[in-house]
Amino acid sequence: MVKRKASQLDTASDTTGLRRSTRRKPAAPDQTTEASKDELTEKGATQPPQPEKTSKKLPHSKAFQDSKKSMKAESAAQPSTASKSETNETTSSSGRSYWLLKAEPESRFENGVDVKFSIDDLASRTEPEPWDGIRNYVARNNLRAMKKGDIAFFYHSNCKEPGIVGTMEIVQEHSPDCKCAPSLLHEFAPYHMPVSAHDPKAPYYDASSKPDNPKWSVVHVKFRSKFSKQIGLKELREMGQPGQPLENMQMLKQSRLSVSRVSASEFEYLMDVVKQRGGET
DNA sequence: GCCAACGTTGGC
DNA sequence: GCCAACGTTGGC
Repeated sequence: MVKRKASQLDTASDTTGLRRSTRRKPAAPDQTTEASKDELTEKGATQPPQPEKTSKKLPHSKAFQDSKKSMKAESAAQPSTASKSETNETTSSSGRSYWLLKAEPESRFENGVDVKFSIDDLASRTEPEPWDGIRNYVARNNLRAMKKGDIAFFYHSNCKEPGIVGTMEIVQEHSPDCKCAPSLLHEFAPYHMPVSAHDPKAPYYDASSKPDNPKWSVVHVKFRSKFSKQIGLKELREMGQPGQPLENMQMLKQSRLSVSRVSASEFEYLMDVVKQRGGET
């Protein structure tokens, strides 16, 4: 599978009453407050050029203690965000970066919930969709590096015909994948839908992510286009042969990564291919 | 910090 | 369903 979206439950906010309904733990507002502050400071620490633990977590805080392990994992994961950009330029001259996000268009049940989420599902949304359920540090760090206005490919994975099927836009930068106190909602305005990590009934519930120190993040995305003809995995691999335009593409090198970087030249190349095949809608 | 055991991803 | 290629965990 893919670290995919936890899908419909969030924006649909309703239909799925069953899933959604899950009573949120009343999560002590105060704790949540501190937690999210932590989260906010962490933002600074996880920006690209600093592989280091400029970590703002107070060494004595409980959060710090609890998260030593994950910090290890985080910093281990860091370099991949920063270092490769020489060979594999992510950002275009416009300052916009490009990404690839995977989701599963076919039904599959995770913790009793169908996680199916396709480009058509995204296209039908009327509100920005929180991209949740990411439970891998490299992928998460990529999420956290996304800027408003960045463009991402939508990739269908774990399905009959895997491939890139369209594009979306990042409309809000990362916020915690957790329930946060109403008093904090403004920090993540205008969109923050309390999602999965701390909800035992959610598809990607993570008992190790404590509400007072959320491990995981989401970004909010908006549908941008669907390709007339998708670019299949097989073709991507051909374009990724040595000497070919996609030879350094992260998703081909780390095939299990559900959130990966796409360089400006890779993006442009792929969009040319799309054009030649009937464009996008 | 090493590494074996185990878990996950995702194409086929 | 299989299984390769990872990632995570925990004992030492």
